[in-house]
Amino acid sequence: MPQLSSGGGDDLGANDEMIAFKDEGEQEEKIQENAFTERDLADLKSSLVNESEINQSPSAAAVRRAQQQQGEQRGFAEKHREHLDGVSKHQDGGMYKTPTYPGYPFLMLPDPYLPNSSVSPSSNKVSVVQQSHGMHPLTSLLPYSNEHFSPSPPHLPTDMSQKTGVHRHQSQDLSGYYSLPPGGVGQITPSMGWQSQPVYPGLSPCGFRQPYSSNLSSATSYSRFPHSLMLGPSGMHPTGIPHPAIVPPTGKQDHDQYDRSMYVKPQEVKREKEPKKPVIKKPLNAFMLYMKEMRAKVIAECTLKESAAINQILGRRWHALTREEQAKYYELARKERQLHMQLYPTWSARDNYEAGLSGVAGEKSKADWGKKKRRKREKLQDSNTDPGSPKKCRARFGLNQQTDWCGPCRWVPNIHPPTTSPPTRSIAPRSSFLLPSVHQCITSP
DNA sequence: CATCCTTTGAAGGAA
DNA sequence: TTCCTTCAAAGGATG
Repeated sequence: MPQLSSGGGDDLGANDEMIAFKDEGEQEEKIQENAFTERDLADLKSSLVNESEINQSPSAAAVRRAQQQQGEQRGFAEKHREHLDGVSKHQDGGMYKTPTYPGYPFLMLPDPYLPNSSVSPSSNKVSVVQQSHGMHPLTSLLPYSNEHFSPSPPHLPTDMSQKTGVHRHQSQDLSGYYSLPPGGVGQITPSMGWQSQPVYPGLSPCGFRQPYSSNLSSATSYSRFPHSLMLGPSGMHPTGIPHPAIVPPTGKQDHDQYDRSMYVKPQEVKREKEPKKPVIKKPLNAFMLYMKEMRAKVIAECTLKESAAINQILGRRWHALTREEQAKYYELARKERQLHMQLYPTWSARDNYEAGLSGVAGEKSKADWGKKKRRKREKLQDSNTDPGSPKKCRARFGLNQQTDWCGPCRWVPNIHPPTTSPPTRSIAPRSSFLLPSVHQCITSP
């Protein structure tokens, strides 16, 4: 849980919180170290504003994308009705009946992107979970209650929930999953809304704070998922977390089937005749969830395709998010992990280490894995600029280990990202430079 | 074709 | 307890 100040008032303004989200430290560092880079940052912001304005006008392409996604959405929903039935049955079975989570302050935050509770299908904020399928088991546990989706978004079959019954109990059961204080939801002031605390008011979308465009998000929310995920029979959750409904309480067969469709890379599908060990991938963390949701948007805004560059932008945006914005993703990630643990209690992240699962599952040899490991180690050793750790960094620069923020290497004291909420002290971006493509994107609107 | 790049966060193991 | 390493996603770039 986040170490929220209990002293009342606006605990969001804690001193140590401002470091991360304002990105001040980074800029200060840049001033000290590299005026040019600092200038780039300014250029980034201003150019992003331009880009934002440019992108404000809904392009025909964006409209087409949205329409196309709506079409995909319909198809997806229809194809998954059978699975939805299974989901509802399974959920009724009680896997998630237990109020696993204590009350969470962010749980019932009104979604500022859903004005008047109307649902923008695009509602970006973690649309990964609240998508059509809305049947993800986490959905009932997540802050993005399908209440927001009532009535059904126009792009969804209106009979979806009715026929499947998937959404029936979700909102009403939420209070059961979370021990919310009476009036807890209503007591959340609008100031808790994401858009109410802009760190960079007026900044453009490409890089820093920005109000999310529902239209754009809508376009991105669905298109980013490969067809194997969107249209596959597995009823998979876009975040990559398997849907428990697909896993029969006792059946491993379906479990494996789910694993194949959900986690196995496309290359493996071609060779599915070969006996392959099912691959259970790591649950996505908060940033990964954020990336999944925002990637397509960044691609559209910056006309970039290179993932490395996009990730740099997303990393900067991530740090520009307010605490509440990040909290949503931390909470999602926490529930993803919890669900993952329930689905695969014996699974360990270590299981995927030597298998080289970042490539084709089970294809990499241990020798290759060793090579990769060795390369990384050598790379680190070659990097003299790498502070290595906050402790080392502060020691190197004679800073106080407990209180000083290590500007030269952008480390902050006691970096321990919480598992359920945004860090009270966040890590500044790791990158010290911008990829050329990123620079090009942010300097040329 | 395989790997790298690039980001943050989680997890596991080593020191 | 701290630190280090690996993996999770993504897709263009590179060898």
